[in-house]
Amino acid sequence: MALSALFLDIFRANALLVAAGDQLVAPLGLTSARWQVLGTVAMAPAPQPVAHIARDMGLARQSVQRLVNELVEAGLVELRENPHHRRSKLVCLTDQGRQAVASIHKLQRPWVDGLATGLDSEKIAIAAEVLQTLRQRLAQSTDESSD
Amino acid sequence: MALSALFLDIFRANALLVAAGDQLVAPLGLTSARWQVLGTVAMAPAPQPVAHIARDMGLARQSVQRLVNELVEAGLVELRENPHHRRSKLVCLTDQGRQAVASIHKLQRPWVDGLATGLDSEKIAIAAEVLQTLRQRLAQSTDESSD
DNA sequence: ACCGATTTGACAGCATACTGTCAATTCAAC
DNA sequence: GTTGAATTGACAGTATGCTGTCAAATCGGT
Repeated sequence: MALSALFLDIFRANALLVAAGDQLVAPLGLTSARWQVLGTVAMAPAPQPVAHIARDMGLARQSVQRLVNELVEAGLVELRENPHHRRSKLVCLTDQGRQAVASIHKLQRPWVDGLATGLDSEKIAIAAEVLQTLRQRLAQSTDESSD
Repeated sequence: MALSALFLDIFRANALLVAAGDQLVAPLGLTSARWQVLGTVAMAPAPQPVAHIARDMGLARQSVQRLVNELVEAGLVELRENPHHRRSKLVCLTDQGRQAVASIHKLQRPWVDGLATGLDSEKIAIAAEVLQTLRQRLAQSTDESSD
């Protein structure tokens, strides 16, 4: 079954991507996971609480919780009072966090460009389509067992 | 950049696949990772030492080492003397291990078939091709930093 | 045969993701 | 308004993967 082989490709690609991401942002004192959280915070149109970010990223709430706590400790994000919920603070970038995001962008672009050269954008689109279909079915079968 | 979006798809597909795999083999007292190791051992034409299995799977030697140790403890594999290397034992399936592999196969087929229905096999091939290209480039840039 | 480089497993430690549980808080139904 | 359900963060524990280091064993060049 060709699909089973694709699964192995996904496993390895995932591992290599995380490792490469770690290397890429290591000079900034970041890791792949924290980079992703920071990016999600930066992309959001408005500050969000932790649980909201987790749903955005498709991760468990507590995984993001720990990463955010660590980013707070590192001074890259800060928690502001949420007028709509006393316990659920809003995650915001600090000045230092904004600088980090900017630095990441400068590193990220040539890296992605290098990986993309020679890759047919149409094929990339097809790959993304296959993965998304897969994700939908897996999310169904996994059901609401997340968090 | 479409490729960046594909990365996120890979991350999520990977997480969902591992979660689904865990659920699939949980009735057998296995996990996704142990299942993969067991499968690699079962597929090998001849018994291999741990380090060889790790290279087969594209994982770090020590990751596989721990999983194999746990599988030994669970009675699914056993370590036999290696005539070519005194310390490096050969990993072999036990009878219980062979039964587990057979049970897994019965579970796996309908699961994969269900995921595959309606997915164009040509698109699957393209997705695999894209991921493999990606993997090659990532492996290059990551260089020999593994293990 | 010897000596250095490599491979291998053992041990220890870290980063990430998951789960389960709990109390505080908010939300919704009535 | 009150009460039960859902959300949220804190805390604790597990599984997987990585790295680094060490000693034993093998391999290779001389």
